[in-house]
Amino acid sequence: MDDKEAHAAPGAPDVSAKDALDAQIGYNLRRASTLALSDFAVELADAALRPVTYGMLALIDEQPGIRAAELCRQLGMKSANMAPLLADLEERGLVERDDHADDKRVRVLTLTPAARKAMPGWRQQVRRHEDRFLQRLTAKERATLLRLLRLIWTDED
Amino acid sequence: MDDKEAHAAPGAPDVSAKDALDAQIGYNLRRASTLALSDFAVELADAALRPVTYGMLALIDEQPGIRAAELCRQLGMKSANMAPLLADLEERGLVERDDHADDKRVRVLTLTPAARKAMPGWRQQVRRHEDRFLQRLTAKERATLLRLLRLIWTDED
DNA sequence: TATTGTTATACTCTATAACTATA
DNA sequence: TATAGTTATAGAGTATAACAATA
Repeated sequence: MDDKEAHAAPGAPDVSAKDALDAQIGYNLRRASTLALSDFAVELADAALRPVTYGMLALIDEQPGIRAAELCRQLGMKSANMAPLLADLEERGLVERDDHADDKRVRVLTLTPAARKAMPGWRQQVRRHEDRFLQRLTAKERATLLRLLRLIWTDED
Repeated sequence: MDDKEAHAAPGAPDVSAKDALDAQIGYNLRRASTLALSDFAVELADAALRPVTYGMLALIDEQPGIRAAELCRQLGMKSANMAPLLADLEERGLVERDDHADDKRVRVLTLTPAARKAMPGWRQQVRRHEDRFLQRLTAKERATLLRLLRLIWTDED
């Protein structure tokens, strides 16, 4: 006998091991994500970048000239939440919002030269952050984890 | 040539595949966790339970008589954030906060009979929710994911 | 009519500080 | 002094509704 019920607290109901809170993947996803989030905030504190704003910069860097609506789509954000963040990044001299040539509704996004110059350093900091909170996982386990997480939230594969 | 740079957008900088946003585990953790969170909210909408409040109820159910401070510790919450949630659950007739026999500072937590009766149904709803957002993962993959997530945020193992 | 982007607003979750009561 | 619990408050992140400009 080595299952949950054998070690249950006195007075605890018969909760099958599968139904226990710490056996739920959603719960463990949330705990792991929260830890990663706070570690990210510490590592990128000097750059004043949060996961969301870093994600915006990284994608604009990877796809210069991307439209705001497309950035929202790729990041799973609402444009209502994106707008003030973009305004802030523009104020900080990191992002440029230009008018689209053909469609006057569209805002086209690029990094400023300053942001382009800083980006490699920030990517390195993120690499350090990932190596830290994933230190107990081997390279192979990290690849597996990446694949499984993508199976959860993306439509591809 | 099948790596990131071969398919890079025109004008995009040389971002190694490892540094791309969608190769970051932290980013994918956040996306997967957000999806699970919103799916949870839909499934448990009728019970008016969110992941945090469900977690509190589940642990009190599994460890009747647990102290509030211990519940905070196990869930990684601040007592300042726990207090109003416990007050709300008590108001809704789901949780009882009793004085500890020896230590007058301590509040001892149990589920009300109503909550104990409802709990199996809620656990079943959570099981449905997990089966839904994890539908593309096999049982073996789910077990692997659980193990890897625990490696990230727990000290055990 | 539909799309792009913006503002205003509300809710959840987390964080810190200050406080009371008790050990 | 330290711990348990509470209140107040602020900051992220996400959600909806309403709107203007353009397609």
